[in-house]
Amino acid sequence: MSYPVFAVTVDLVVLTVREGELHALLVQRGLEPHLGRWALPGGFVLADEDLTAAARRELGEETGLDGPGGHLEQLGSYGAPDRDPRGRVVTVAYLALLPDLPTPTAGTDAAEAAWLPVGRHGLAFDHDRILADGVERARSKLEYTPLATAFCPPEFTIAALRQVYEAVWGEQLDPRNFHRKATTTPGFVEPTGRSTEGEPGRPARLYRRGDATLLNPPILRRNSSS
Amino acid sequence: MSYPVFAVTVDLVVLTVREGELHALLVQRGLEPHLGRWALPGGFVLADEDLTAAARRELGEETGLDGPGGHLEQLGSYGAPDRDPRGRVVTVAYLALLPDLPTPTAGTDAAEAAWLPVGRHGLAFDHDRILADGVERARSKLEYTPLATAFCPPEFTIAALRQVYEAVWGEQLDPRNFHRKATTTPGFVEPTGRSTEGEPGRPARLYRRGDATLLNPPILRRNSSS
DNA sequence: TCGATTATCGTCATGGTGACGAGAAAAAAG
DNA sequence: CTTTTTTCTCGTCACCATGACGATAATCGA
Repeated sequence: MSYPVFAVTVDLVVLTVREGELHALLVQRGLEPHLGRWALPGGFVLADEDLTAAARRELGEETGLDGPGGHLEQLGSYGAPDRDPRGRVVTVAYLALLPDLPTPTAGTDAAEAAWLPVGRHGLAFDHDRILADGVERARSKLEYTPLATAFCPPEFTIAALRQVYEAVWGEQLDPRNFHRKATTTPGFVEPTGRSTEGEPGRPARLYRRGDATLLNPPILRRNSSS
Repeated sequence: MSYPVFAVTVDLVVLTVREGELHALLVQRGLEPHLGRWALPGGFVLADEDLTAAARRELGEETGLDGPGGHLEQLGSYGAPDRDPRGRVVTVAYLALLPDLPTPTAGTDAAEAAWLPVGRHGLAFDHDRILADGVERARSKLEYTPLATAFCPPEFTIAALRQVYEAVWGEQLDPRNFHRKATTTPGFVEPTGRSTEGEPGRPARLYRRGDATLLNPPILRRNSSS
């Protein structure tokens, strides 16, 4: 039996929240094609490597670590025949959510890496589409899963968690109602007993992520009119 | 630059509701490897073919048509190095939801095709896992999207729609409360003006799918403890 | 000491939801 | 033809989650 031959890559949509805004990790390409243009970090899957392992490896190469507090899931695959001028390349995209580590990051076959606010970039290949899909996935998953905690360090305040929602959704939330929802939704967050110090205003209690994998009831945004 | 070489396939999780139970379309393999075992329908992606086009083509080959009323979406990709003894094969799985067409179906490189109730089959390759992922995706999407209508013919009753939920979730729903939810959730269903005839009991009004892509508010199941 | 700032708790009206009753409209049974 | 059965459709009611917002607590900076 004969069948067509493909190359398979993984591309990463790595998101974090910096200064109240959603940022994506992008690299400036150091090779043709699209030399010099911004693109999602990624690379070829090795000969004896699982897809998820390849994604984790690339994430490690680009960020230094995905440590605890992060999240990695498959986003989807993209395989239009003309998406890569080098030939038939199918890419499996992964979505990573990370706390705002002070990691400026540096790539291997990339000239430069940077956190850029999500918006209208002219990325290489079909990466604009992949990034948009990743952002939409993140927005949606914040409603039904405790994944917002993946953007936070191991211990965080309710206000920090709320600012994640506000940054990802681009929408203001009432601090008092959000506090009630976050603390009463079973398995979302657990108090650690500690509190913040040295910040302006009343000290806030610190929480860690709970053991729930699904939020019930969910935290719905107003205009989920997608 | 050198990189590993892959074959890429599409595999289909085709679901329908028959006699109040969720069924999957399976084929008996007519080729090695796993000759004679049940498997998901699928095949190789052609040299100049988009992934979605390949999925649609396979769906047409196996079912005769996916016509109106159906739904097709990408489910995910599976690429463990040892998942296919022939070599490095990455498969892109698609999820299809179809009304219960009286299509017994027949395959091309498959000995036989049949609708089997979802459950514990010993499918070929990693297809047990893919099928389970597809069923879970369907269960989840019924909550937040009007996708239950994809299991129904163009015109359907509220009771038929409710039976879809009951079959997919494996859970009984109160007919009166479900009727209220389905008819008041904006964009879910639209009355056609016609009614059923010849069925036992009071005639039921017929509806068609509305134009909403997301249900707001969602229809939540009780034990979403996944 | 005194605002400014932020966290946390409470109150209240509204609306969605589950649990159920009751009538409407047909087929099936007698 | 009348009665029973079946299923659809509309109402009612209590409860609870939620949005809007007031009030208090606890810290920092002036």
